[in-house]
Amino acid sequence: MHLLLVDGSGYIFRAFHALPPLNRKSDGLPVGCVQGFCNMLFKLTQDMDGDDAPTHMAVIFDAKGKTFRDDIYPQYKAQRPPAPEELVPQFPLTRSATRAFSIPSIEMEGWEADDIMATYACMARDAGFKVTIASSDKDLMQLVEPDGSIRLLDTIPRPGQPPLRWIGPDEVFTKFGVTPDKVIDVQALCGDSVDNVPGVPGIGVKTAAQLITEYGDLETLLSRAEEIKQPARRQKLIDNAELARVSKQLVTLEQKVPVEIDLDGLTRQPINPSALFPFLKAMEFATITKRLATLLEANPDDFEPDATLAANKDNPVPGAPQKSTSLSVAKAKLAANMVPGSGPARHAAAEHARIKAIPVNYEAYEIVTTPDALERCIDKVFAKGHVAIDTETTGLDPQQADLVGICLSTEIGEGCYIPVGHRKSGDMFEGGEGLVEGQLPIGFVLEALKRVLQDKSILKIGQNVKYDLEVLTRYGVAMAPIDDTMLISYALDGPRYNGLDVLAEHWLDHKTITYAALAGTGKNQKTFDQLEIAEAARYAAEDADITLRLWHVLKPRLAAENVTALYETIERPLAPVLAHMEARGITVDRQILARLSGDFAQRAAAFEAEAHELAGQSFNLGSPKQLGEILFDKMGIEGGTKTKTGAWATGADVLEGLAAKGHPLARTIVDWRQLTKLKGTYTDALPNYINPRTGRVHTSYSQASVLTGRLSSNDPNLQNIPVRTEDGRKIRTAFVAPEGKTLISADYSQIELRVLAHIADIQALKDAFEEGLDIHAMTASEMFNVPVEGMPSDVRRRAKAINFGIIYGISAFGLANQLGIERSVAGEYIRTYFERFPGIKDYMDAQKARVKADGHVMTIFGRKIQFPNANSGNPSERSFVERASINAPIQGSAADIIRRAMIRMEPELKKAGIEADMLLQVHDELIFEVPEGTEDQAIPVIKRVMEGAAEPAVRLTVPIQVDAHAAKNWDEAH
DNA sequence: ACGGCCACTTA
DNA sequence: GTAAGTGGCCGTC
Repeated sequence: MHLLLVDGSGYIFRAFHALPPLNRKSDGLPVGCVQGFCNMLFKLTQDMDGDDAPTHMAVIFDAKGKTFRDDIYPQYKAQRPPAPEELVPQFPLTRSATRAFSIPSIEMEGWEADDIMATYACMARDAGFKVTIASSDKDLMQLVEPDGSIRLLDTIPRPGQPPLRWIGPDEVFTKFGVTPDKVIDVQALCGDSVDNVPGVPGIGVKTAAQLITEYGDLETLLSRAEEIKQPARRQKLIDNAELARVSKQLVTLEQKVPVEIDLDGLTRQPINPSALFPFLKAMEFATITKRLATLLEANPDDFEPDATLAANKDNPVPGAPQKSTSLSVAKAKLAANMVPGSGPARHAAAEHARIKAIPVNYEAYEIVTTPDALERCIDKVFAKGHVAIDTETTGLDPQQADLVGICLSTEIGEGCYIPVGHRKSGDMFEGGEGLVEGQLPIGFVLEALKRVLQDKSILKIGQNVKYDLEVLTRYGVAMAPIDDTMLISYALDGPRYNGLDVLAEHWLDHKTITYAALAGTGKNQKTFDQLEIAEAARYAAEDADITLRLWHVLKPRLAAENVTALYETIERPLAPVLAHMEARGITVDRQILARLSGDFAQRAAAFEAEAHELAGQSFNLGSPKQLGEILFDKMGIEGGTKTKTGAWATGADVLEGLAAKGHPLARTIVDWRQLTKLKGTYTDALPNYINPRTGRVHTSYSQASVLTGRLSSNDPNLQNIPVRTEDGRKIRTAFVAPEGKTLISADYSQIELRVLAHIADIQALKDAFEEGLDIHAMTASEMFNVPVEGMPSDVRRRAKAINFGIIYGISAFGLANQLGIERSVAGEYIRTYFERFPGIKDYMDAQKARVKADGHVMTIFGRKIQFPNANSGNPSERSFVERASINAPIQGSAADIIRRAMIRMEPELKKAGIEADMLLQVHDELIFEVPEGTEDQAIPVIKRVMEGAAEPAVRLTVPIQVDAHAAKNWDEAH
């Protein structure tokens, strides 16, 4: 793999200075620079062709506007004259040129091209790529690697020198007198007059290199400046230490820019003649058109000049009026806003202030009803490189709802709403007829939008993108790549703020239009297709606009708060995987459930009659209030307790106690409750979830609502299908493989205890797992001095409860409750456990201290779990946080592991040539559907992916074990 | 029609 | 003792 990064901005200025004759096309637009740029780009790709040709490529530009360096040092690059007038209109054209060559063109507001190149170079190097940066900017020399994995390529023609000059460690040494890793220290001292980096006055490259070589690095030098013999030099260093530090910050390239496109997105594409020639012809570049026509064996006459570019609409010539007043307000606010912290943190805070100051204007939103308007909308997206999108549908179920409209927002404050499915009122029964007039045909709109939505170089930003992915997939659109503001927020702040409305209120101080205000509530609530298009447009466009704003506010925080890796490697790639799983669904056998419902109903009725008999009166068994009154008031049973609201407690544990004391009614109620629960929640409810279109049940996974990083499942919840009791398991037999298929269930064995052993570094536990022992029996034997052979089941049961207790942040109170023993005895157990497994107590104390100090704890993959009330004045609340902070890294790390497994599963199965569909996730278990007879090929791959999911990010010090079984239904596979 | 509470289900 | 979601009852709006 070989990544070629081109310093686009460098190329533009070189083209400008190297090509004195001013080229203009027929309408007077200066294009000489664009031409030079095209020639250089083309020549570079030709020169690089060969054995070592780049497999990935991008051109990186400086975006306009401030960067974090302006906040650190306002004079940075301040002496630069503004760009020459004739160059300005050529800037956007060079971006178009890059795209015309089918090369990703990347620029990001707030970052210099050098920072973006540094980020990609490091990403690629870490992924085992070779990297070439086409630039002669000395600021990039800090990136050069001694092993040659990152090199610069200087392509400026210089008389008497070869056309291509590689810059490796030796060349860097020649230039700076130090190895590449010391370049920033040298630059910090000698400064840079071109960029206005101050450095230490009077110190040049030679002296700087000598000092850094002698002292090792800048900080050491500054701390030992007193030792320098030359008095003048010593004084200069002491006086200007701060200036040197600031200079170092200025020249240090940021390697964690939150880039929108991953390395995959930079894969080289063949040149597309239908993109290239319309551009070249619009620019009136005859020579290069001819050369490329020959090379590509294409006929340029087959293509028309690009109308937009030829008409010069989007590239106003200098002097054209500039819009935007709110921007200057925002800029003033930004200047006044001094933010502490690192570069990325300052940048994030500055972006927040800037975005928050831009008011929402509903009048600026546009309704798209003509092909021309749609084209303009799409052109804007291509010019921008990213777009916020929101789809509007007739309902909340992504497997059922119909598309009503799509909204795109490319600029903050703007939004194009494209209605496609609004219906006239009273038209519910007319099927495909009755659309409101004036809407573009849905097929036409989707075909046009596919160009944007399926373009690898255009980032689609949404709020809860999984929903849009599923809807669009049903309409034949495979949207990628994506960013999701909900998931970014989740990576940063956990599930605290989810919905768009909450995020908007919290970050932008903006209250969004509620759907209820638009459509009413209750059974008379209108569906989206029944809304007036104008009303719908305001709502939809606001959502897209707000999503874009939130993206600008939240995305920079990822780098500033060190959760980029978590978001990029876990959250972002998981969303499409979940979309696939939800779309597949699982087959549920109606007949089995119907039979069970009948059985449960009969038996429950018998229990009910028995209960009325025993109580001596008729009452509602489903009412805990009535039951409590009968048991404790009417029958006068002693020892009843009250819940915190003052009602009689009648939970299963209470009733079990009463039954043991000889009250048969209590047992009857327990049995009745269990049966009615199974019937009401499962056998009666599940058939209503069978989708008439697919004949399967499609749950919805929430990726962003669990504190610890687990998924949750709803509508229906397929993560709490019964398994414990015999009756409960019958429900699982209704989850079946269809004709010709088999289900596979693969589950992690004791994943949380293994994770605990790793995190807390408990040697005894690790050894036990290494040897494949029964972990609860081993615990029991350690604690109670009982041999594993012939151990009574009750002893093992107690140890098992203790092991779970440890994971849950044990308390004597809780353990006593669980085991039905005295608090003092439970306390003694815990003390013994801490003695036998040294390290556990340390782990617990460490988490408690961490959460109090930082307000969060962390999983082994860097997921932060926030506890805002860790220092609460309420003691019971504080104890709660302590227990949760002990549990969260364990539960969360296990959750991260299975998330990683899920992300890798589909590509790995595909690579192994196995046809297996991942259907469900139940925290430590994955359910697959495979063609009958392929179980034995699928299972080893599934196990390998799950067992190795932590690597290479984390090398676990315990073995991970996965058990997998195949069968025709879930009960037997489990 | 909505929301709190209690009960039950899972890992 | 950790983390979730759903359904029925019942009071309030």
